[in-house]
Amino acid sequence: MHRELLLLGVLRMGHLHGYGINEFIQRDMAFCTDLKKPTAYHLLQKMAEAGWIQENEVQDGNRPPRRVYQITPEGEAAFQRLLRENLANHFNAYFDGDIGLAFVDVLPADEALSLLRERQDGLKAELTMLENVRGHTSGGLQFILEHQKRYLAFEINWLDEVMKRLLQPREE
Amino acid sequence: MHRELLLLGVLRMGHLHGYGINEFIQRDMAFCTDLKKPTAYHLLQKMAEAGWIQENEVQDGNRPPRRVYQITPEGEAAFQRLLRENLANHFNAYFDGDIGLAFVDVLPADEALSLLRERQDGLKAELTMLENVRGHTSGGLQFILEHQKRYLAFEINWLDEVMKRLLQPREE
DNA sequence: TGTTGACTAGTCAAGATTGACTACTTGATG
DNA sequence: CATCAAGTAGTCAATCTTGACTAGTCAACA
Repeated sequence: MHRELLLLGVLRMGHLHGYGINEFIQRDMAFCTDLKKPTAYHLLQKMAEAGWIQENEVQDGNRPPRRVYQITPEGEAAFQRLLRENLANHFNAYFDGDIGLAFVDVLPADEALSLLRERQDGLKAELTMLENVRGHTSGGLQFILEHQKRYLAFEINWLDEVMKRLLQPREE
Repeated sequence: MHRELLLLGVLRMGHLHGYGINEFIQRDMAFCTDLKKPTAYHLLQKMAEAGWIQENEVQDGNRPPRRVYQITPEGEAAFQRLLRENLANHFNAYFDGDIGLAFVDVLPADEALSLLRERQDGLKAELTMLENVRGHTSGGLQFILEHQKRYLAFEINWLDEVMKRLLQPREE
């Protein structure tokens, strides 16, 4: 239900129509989700059916009409419930990069090393980008940016360790 | 294509029929994927259609017949390509727990703190479990276990930081 | 020998997700 | 004014993913 929580949370902040919600998510919350537009529309519709949000058509000048959404009391209750549940629980993280690592022995050590260095360079570039992000230091979003930066540093560091071990002769 | 890489890699190790492949993934690779049985069957079928693997029915005594899979040369080539691609690239990690964090301001600080402490306790329990895992120190799987343990420690540490900041009065 | 519980092997319908697409508006430029 | 790019708003078919289910085997025990 993380995606529902996200959408309800964004709606609560006042971004009210599908397009605007998506804009916000893509621009300001890209660090914590990869929710895409059609998925968002799908979930909004589902939540409307569930009574968590109310849907209104709004005509704005000559523009195509927008569906504007508003949280209902039931939606707010659901938001609070989901938020508490999310904060209290931890969620397994799976790292797609680990799958390759599981079979790294298949390649000659020197090739593996150069591929992993390439991965590490990508991570470093990403980190540099995040460090140059300014703005939206508002509340919780700041936490997420900080979390991502620390995570990237962690991964860069971990790869150093992996490469060191690949260099050492197999010992038991 | 991470899941394909995973399946090809497992097949290469000699786990040849659907059920056995799933057993292995659930038992020994639970730390790096949440691939489920029906998904695995689906992907095996797709890869068979693509010519990456060959499918044979095998009758074993009175047992229901098994579909036994074997990598083809094209499959091996695909494996090598996917492996190199996976090792050289980095993949954005999204943390579901961050979504709650984004809205943590909604709750009173003391409640947020106690919820996050609950989350942290869960992480600590998980870490303790991993630390007691013995066996299958074979090659790459060892890396993954180690990565997970370090990641959990990282998260536990990060939550300490978050809780400290929630306690401090908002400063600018 | 009948029954029970665990193991083996896989299927299926339902739901989630997304790449690619449509269609309209607005503003700027030549 | 015609055209072109960018912005706005959303849809759809195809694909991916999985919870729940079927159906057989085997071993052990009463």
